[in-house]
Amino acid sequence: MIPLAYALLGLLARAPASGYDLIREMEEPIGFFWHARRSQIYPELARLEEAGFVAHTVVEQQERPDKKVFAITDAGRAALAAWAAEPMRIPPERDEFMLKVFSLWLADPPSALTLIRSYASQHAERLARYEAIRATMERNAAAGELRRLHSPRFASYATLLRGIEYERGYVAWCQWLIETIEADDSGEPE
Amino acid sequence: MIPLAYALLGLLARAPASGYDLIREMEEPIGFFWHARRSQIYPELARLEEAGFVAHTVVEQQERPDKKVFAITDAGRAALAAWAAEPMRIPPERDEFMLKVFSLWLADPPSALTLIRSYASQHAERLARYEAIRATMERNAAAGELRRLHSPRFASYATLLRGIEYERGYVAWCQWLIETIEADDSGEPE
DNA sequence: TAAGTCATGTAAAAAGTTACATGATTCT
DNA sequence: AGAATCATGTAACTTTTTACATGACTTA
Repeated sequence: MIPLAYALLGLLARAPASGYDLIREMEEPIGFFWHARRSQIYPELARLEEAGFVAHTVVEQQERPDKKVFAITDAGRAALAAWAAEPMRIPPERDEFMLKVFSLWLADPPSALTLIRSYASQHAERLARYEAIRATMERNAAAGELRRLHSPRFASYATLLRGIEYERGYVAWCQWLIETIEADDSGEPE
Repeated sequence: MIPLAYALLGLLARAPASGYDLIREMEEPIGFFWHARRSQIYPELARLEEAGFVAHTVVEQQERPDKKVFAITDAGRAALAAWAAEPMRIPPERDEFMLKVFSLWLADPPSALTLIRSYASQHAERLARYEAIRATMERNAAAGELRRLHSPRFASYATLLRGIEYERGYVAWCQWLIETIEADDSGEPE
């Protein structure tokens, strides 16, 4: 099974949902660390159902299209729990921005600065968004809930803290890069 | 063109190389932020040649198989420089470990700790490796070289510093997670 | 003698993205 | 009147991974 399958199971382990719901949850909160389009989600849900890890019931609605609400099965929950605890190797890193930086010595300083500033501001925006979510979570959490492994909210909170760390680090590094390039008074290439 | 194409151009902009050389350079240093197998590299090189961004000459060798040495063309260098400075949106994040953490509330504390400790030690190992490379780079660099945008070594150094930040952040977060789970004296799920 | 390095590829399968396809209701 | 939301999918294409394929020389 591909990671997407476990992403979907991870959401359904918290609450039943339709494909449409899952697509939105795939943007937030799963989108902070995984991504999929609906053209991948619908077939994957069908595969999970065939494997017996989820089951759906059709919910008829007035004034809205009918929907299929999926729920995780015991087998699905067991498969998810087993996968979650299974140790893993670090997968290959992929950061297209680093690829740009690797060849940025070919660019002139103003273009390089524009690139980096634009990227830094996107990361700063994300950081602000994550911090806001964090504040909300901390406000709404029951006492100790965000410190207990068996709580799904703790799990979400943990991933959010990692996201905050990540964005902070990225922004700080961009800042360093910008300052270094601004301080560079040597000529341009060629 | 896919990012891999620019990864290859980025390497060839520094020095001509054979496909085989590029495969090794794809592990280090590009491997720190991009990844590809040889089955993707050879065809991509052919595509770059067809597009006129690289050109090869066959170098005959005694006691070793002949090799094709690729060099970047002016058109290739121009395409690379343009791409490198082009602003980009943050691409979708993908972190399978976070996906596990998201569902880790289903696991028992000992299994969860084993998972996290294993992952943390892998990141700590990488951090140590990066720090070692950093020390070597700083020792071998000419004065100011690592602070000048137009130097390819500066570009490599910048990506390395980001890698160090990243690994440090990951290790620190793992540590926090481990401590939090160890401090959790509430019961197990179910 | 077995494993590792140098050297270059192809084929098939899986995963992921983009584009196509439809239609009612609700909000601006 | 037009855009957004609810709701579910398929088709075609691109990207990436895994497996197949070969062969000489060097090091342990």
